[in-house]
Amino acid sequence: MLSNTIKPEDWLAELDESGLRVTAVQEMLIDIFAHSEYPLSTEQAWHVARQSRPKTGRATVYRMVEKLENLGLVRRVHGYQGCSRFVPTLPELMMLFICLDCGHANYLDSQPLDHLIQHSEDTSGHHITDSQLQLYGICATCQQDA
Amino acid sequence: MLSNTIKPEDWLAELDESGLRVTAVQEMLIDIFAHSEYPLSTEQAWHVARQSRPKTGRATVYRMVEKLENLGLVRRVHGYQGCSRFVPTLPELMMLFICLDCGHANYLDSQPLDHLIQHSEDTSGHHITDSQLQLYGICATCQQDA
DNA sequence: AAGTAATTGATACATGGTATCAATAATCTG
DNA sequence: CAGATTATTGATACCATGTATCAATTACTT
Repeated sequence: MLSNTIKPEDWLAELDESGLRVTAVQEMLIDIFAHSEYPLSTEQAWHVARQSRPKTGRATVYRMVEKLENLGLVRRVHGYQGCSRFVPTLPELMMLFICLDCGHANYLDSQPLDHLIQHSEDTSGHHITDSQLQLYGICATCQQDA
Repeated sequence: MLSNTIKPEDWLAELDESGLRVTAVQEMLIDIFAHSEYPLSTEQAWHVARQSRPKTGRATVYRMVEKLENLGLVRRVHGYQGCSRFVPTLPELMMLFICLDCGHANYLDSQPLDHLIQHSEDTSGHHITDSQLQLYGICATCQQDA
């Protein structure tokens, strides 16, 4: 599980409030994403799902990941082995660090980003409604192992 | 052409220095990207290319865009109509703003980002080697038109 | 100008993701 | 709780984007 993520129970509550049905497949997929140490592609999530539930359909998983993304419960990881992997979202922490060595994804405190956005709005005149920041490098652990 | 980009001549020089041959197709493609107001997908670039040079092959354009990306001459735009559009790169200015209304892409001064990265390195212990920040919203012009 | 090596274009192919639709499972209604 | 209703599921076929192959072409070298 990622260092600090929301709990599967909370995800289910979110899903429930969104008017969508909460099914066994959904619970399973939420669990899969919530407990993964690494960003997962939809294809990977499908393979994991089939281990415990072999008849799970591919399209179902694709649909579910899309829903989770639209609800903001998972977030797409850009620029790490393509752009088709996802990590659970933390509502408040928006800066994602990805270790290019071990692949772990890690949220960092986003307060500096908030300041940056504020500053950019002030100096550019643009109205900024959304942002997407990713940092890449070598995590503290991998630096020690090297 | 994007508000402030490097000139096609400079791109050709870069290509030349990289040991790659500089061909007519390359010149054409560099020109297409350098003069586009909007992020272009490879497919779009191919269509544009065929207008002035109908027998241009699809694979050629894909290969060339990949080279340009590897050389850092174009940069992938994430999260705006997928992740398969490109804009010319400015070496010093790394923060990209995209207007969700008119689609214009615009580089902003990246100095605040440099500070943010420095701060994140200091507090997290990770060694940050690369970053990718995009801001989305409504540009100053579109705000006036609304 | 001839030889060598990279680039090109056409085609076929692979991959990732989507549309369709009958079957199933979940909710609603009485 | 039984039946009606609606959303979800899984299988299949499909499409789009991008890649591998390879003969033909183009650009450099000498």
